[in-house]
Amino acid sequence: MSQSAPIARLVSDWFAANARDLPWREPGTTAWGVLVSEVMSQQTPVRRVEPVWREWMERWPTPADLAAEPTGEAIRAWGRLGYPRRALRLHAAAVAVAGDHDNVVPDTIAALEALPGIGTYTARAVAAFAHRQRHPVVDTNVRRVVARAVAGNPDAGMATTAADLRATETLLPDDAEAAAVASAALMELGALICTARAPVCARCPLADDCAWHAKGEALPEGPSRKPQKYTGTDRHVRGLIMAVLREADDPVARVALDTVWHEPDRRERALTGLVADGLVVEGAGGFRLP
DNA sequence: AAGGCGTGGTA
DNA sequence: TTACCAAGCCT
Repeated sequence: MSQSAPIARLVSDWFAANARDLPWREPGTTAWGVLVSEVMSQQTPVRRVEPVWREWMERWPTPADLAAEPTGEAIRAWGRLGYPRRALRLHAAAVAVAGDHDNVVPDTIAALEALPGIGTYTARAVAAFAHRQRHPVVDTNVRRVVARAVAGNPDAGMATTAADLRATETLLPDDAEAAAVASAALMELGALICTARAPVCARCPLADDCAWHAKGEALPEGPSRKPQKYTGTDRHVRGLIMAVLREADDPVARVALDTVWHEPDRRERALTGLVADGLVVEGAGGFRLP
């Protein structure tokens, strides 16, 4: 492997021939559309995002359209994507863009990161993919690809660090447009080829330039991130409650929620948490979406 | 700064 | 079946 391997070019060429045709990659997608796709894709497989994203874009083509709705509509339209607080924050972001930015999605990292639910990754993704700026866009896929190809490690660390951003920035072409393409390509490579558990090095454009491949492709020993319990946790019960309220046209009485889980303490804790988070409100006839 | 936060698919 | 994983963010 060569020290100055043109990683960006190799991956970008591969991307040109192998990219999935995701709807938000189509020409003419607005910055708002890109932002929504990025938030929906946080911790959620892209396959499940597609239909929901299409519905949202048709229904709320600009931030102001969403901002004009009750937050509960965003939560309901979120469906089963998971982590519904993202819907809440996306609605809040829409309110902020409509109110503070003249309904135009900001194009600076600082302004983007100031929006609810927009962090290090999503801010740079929007700046790069929507505004075609040159920024390192580092998600779990990119971290894994860089960890393997450059550092020769089987996996990256648990969270994105400043060092990850610097390492990735180094790989990007100088040209902003080319850098944006390279970032999308690195993500796609991690999603389709350089996967966590079953990488397909035989079809990888970086195989000849990959430090990890050269060392024999030893798979990571433990989990890449902290294993999460789910069954019987508060999160589980919160999800059960939200599923009921999403389907309900009218407020739901407390007794009607008793059937979702057998332990009263956990039920109560879940419900209280949801109300505290603003995902549920208690009104006259019972509990409902805000 | 470690842990909380949904949901469904795959091996 | 259980365990891990999937375009993170917030506190």
